[in-house]
Formats: sequence, C-alpha cells, structure tokens
Amino acid sequence: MAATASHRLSDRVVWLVGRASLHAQRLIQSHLAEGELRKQHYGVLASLTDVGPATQAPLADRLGVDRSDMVSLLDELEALRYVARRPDPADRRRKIVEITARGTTALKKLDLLIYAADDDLLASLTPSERITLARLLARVLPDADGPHPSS
Amino acid sequence: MAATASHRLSDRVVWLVGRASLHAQRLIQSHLAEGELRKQHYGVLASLTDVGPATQAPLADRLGVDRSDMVSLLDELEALRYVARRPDPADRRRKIVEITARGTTALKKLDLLIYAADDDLLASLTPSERITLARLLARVLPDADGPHPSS
DNA sequence: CTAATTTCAGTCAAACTGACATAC
DNA sequence: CGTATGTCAGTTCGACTGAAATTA
Repeated sequence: MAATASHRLSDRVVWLVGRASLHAQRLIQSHLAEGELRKQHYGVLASLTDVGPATQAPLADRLGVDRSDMVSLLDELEALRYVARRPDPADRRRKIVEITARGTTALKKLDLLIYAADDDLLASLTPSERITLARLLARVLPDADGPHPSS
Repeated sequence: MAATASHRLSDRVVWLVGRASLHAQRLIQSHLAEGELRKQHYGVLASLTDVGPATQAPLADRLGVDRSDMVSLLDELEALRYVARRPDPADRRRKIVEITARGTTALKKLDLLIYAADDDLLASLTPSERITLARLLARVLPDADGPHPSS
C-alpha cells in the first residue's frame, strides 16, 4: 500500500491490455525482424499445425483475422511455399489450406522466436503467475468466434 | 483435464494478449461510437486528470503514444475545447497541456463508457480475478517509459 | 555546437467496409 | 431464390520514420 491511488488508466483492464499488447507486438517484431514473416503469418502456420488443415473462412475466424485479410496473408505464405491451397472436393467454393514441409520447417524456427518474445514479455513474472495470466486472458476472449464482426 | 492439448497460440501470452486487446478495442469502439472521441483521447483526458497538467513529451511517453501522434490528438481535443495548450514560461520550447472544465465534463461521461467496456470484457471473471488480471498486466508493462522507441 | 521540444509529411501494417463472381 | 466462400479495391486508424524550426 504505497503510492498510486485512483489512476483510472492503471485500473482499467481495457486500457492495460492495449498497452501490454503494444509492448508484446514490439517484442515480437524485434524478434521477427530477421525474417520475412509477421505475427499473423505465424498465427496461420501455428493454427494449421495445431488443429490441422482448414478452409479459409474458419481459419480466419479462429485467428480473429478478417476473411479478406486472410487472402493476402495466404497469398504471401503460398508464394513462399509454406502453405498450399487446394480446392475442397466437397464444396467447390472452398479452398483447403494446409501447411507444407517447408512451412513446418519455418514454423519450428518461428516458434523459438515467438517463445523468446513471450519470455521477454513475462520476464518479471513467476512461472505460476505466467500460467495464471494466460488462463485469465483466455477466459476474456470471445468464446466461439462469430464469423464476421461486420455486416 | 479435458481437451486442448499443446495449442501453441492459446499458450503464448504474446498471442493471447493481442487477441484480448483486439476484443477490448472493439468493445471500446462500440461503446464510444456515439461520441466524437476515440480511446486515445480518453487516455489523454484521463492522464491529465489523474496526474495533472504536463508538457507534451512526458504526456505522450506515459501514455505510450508517439510524440508526433500526440500533436494531432491534442489538436482535436483543443478544437473541442477539452484541453488547452499554453507556453511553459520556464522553457519556451514546451507547451503545458491542461484539461478544461468542458473536458472534465466530457471525461465523466467517457468514464462511464470505458467502465462499461471494461465490464463487458471482464464479464466472465470474478472480482478478485479481475484484480489479479489487472495487476499481472501492469507488471508486464515496461517500467519507466523510454522516451522514444525509435531513433 | 549539441540536445530537447513541438510539428509536419509520409510510410506501413492491421482492421474494416462494400462489392463482386462463383457455387451451394 | 437466398446464402456462403473467396477475392478485390478502398478506407480508416494506430504506430512509426525522418526531417524541420525553435529554443535550451
């Protein structure tokens, strides 16, 4: 019980989480600076690996990315041969996206960089505090992703 | 001990905090949609009220906003008569920014909206969990703000 | 002369909007 | 028919970059 009484900004989680996210984003960018990929590319590769191939709409939804932005994201990953798009035989509107062997190799390197950024961000927290923070953040996210936030 | 094993994204705080921040930002925007101000404007008014008048550089630093972006932010707030800039007698390069009576009135309304957004975000957490989350997020922020992240 | 403060102009990435063609 | 998917073009916002003018 020292100083800081009634600072609105330091009491509002909507504000704190924005500041923390900005800091995290800077850490990620500094770690990812060496390569040609950004945070969102990592998200795509990680999701495809963790939960398997998917068509673009569900993939975008579960990453919280707009479906139209997913298009150019996948264009870039496909140009690098990290993912492949193939038509869904069951529904010719859809395209199934899957990670390639090259993509898996790239993901392994990215994992280390993202892990390092995570470690930088959480440097002042104990292991159990890190877990608590991760769990609380997860519980604050919107449950099942509503398809488009727009329209 | 149910499902979800080894999902990279749901274990990385750098990722979770970005998703949570996006969600928080959407909540804030939906609550602030009625008015002419955005999250950052609220930050300026709140900071000026909580810690008092300040010159632009320290004000920008403690909000984590770039100094050049603070200029247009203050231009907009000044046009609404919510803040006033006056020269610092002690150093004619500096401008002291303070909140006006109209700004204080506006801040009171904004407080309610931001509080509502906060409550939406934290709906699924208990009061003590909310406090834990706020404290952990605060401890993850960079301590004393390094002036410019650039240069 | 060097350094700090405010400001401007421009870039870049992320998120969003509205529309379109195709296929269900 | 109405609806969903992938795509494209354009906008908006936030963060960043580099430079300028003024003053310490």
